[in-house]
Amino acid sequence: MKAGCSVVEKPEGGGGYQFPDWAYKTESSPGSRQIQLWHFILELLQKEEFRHVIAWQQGEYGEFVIKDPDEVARLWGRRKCKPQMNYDKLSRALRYYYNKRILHKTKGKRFTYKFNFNKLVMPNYPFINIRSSGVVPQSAPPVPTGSSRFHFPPLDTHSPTSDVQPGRFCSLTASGQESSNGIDRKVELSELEDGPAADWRRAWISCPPEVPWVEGLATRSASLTSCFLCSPGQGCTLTPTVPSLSLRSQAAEVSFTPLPHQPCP
DNA sequence: TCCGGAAACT
DNA sequence: AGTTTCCGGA
Repeated sequence: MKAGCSVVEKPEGGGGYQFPDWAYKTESSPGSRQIQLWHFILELLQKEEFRHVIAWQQGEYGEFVIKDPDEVARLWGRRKCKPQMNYDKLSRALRYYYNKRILHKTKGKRFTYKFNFNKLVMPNYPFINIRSSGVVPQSAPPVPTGSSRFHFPPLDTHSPTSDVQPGRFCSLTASGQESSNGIDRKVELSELEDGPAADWRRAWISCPPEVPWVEGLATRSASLTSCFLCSPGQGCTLTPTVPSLSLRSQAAEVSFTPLPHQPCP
């Protein structure tokens, strides 16, 4: 990793935390791992302050619009310490995702792309249950309204194998109105339908005591770690990246430590 | 604007 | 491997 340029986060206030090195590594393939573009896109998408720059497209789940291509490129360039970054280059990187099935282009709509949630298990939305057949609904990303609110899937008494009823998947709704029956702070994590869940390292986490009734999933590979705030009748809310929380995996406890901003050389 | 090949870089 | 850089073509 280049000294002085290890994953930097946004200076203009808000979240932005550096996760420990292992968060960017995979046991299977040692070596440092920088944030990937799609992680970054997701990150921007999740933050309200970038709504004017990039935002989820209402209606089509997983679809997002880059409202200000130059700005997104600038932010990406800053994150990767590539001052020469521009939308032309960034979009080339996005195009490489087509074959990987991470993204595809929404034809006809300018600057509009769509995530393939079928293939993607996002750290932010681990409850987007991907099971066998591709019956997965294109789960909705956070809604561009005040606080994005989610509903966990109806308490899944883990059905080992079969059943993949489309209706049973969690639906992330804008309203947050419908009562999601019993809540349930536990979400069953399932494997990716095909291929190894490669990058992902998941673990249950318990968030700090300051935030009661918080429970969710954390992943090691992403730059994002969120907690799910659930309250009965209210559904669940996705918190922004959590500054420091302790990850309890098996018995071990690991702490996330925010690191100071480091400028590009 | 968008696409994808090619080569270079880390 | 995942871009970054550059570019001819549609």
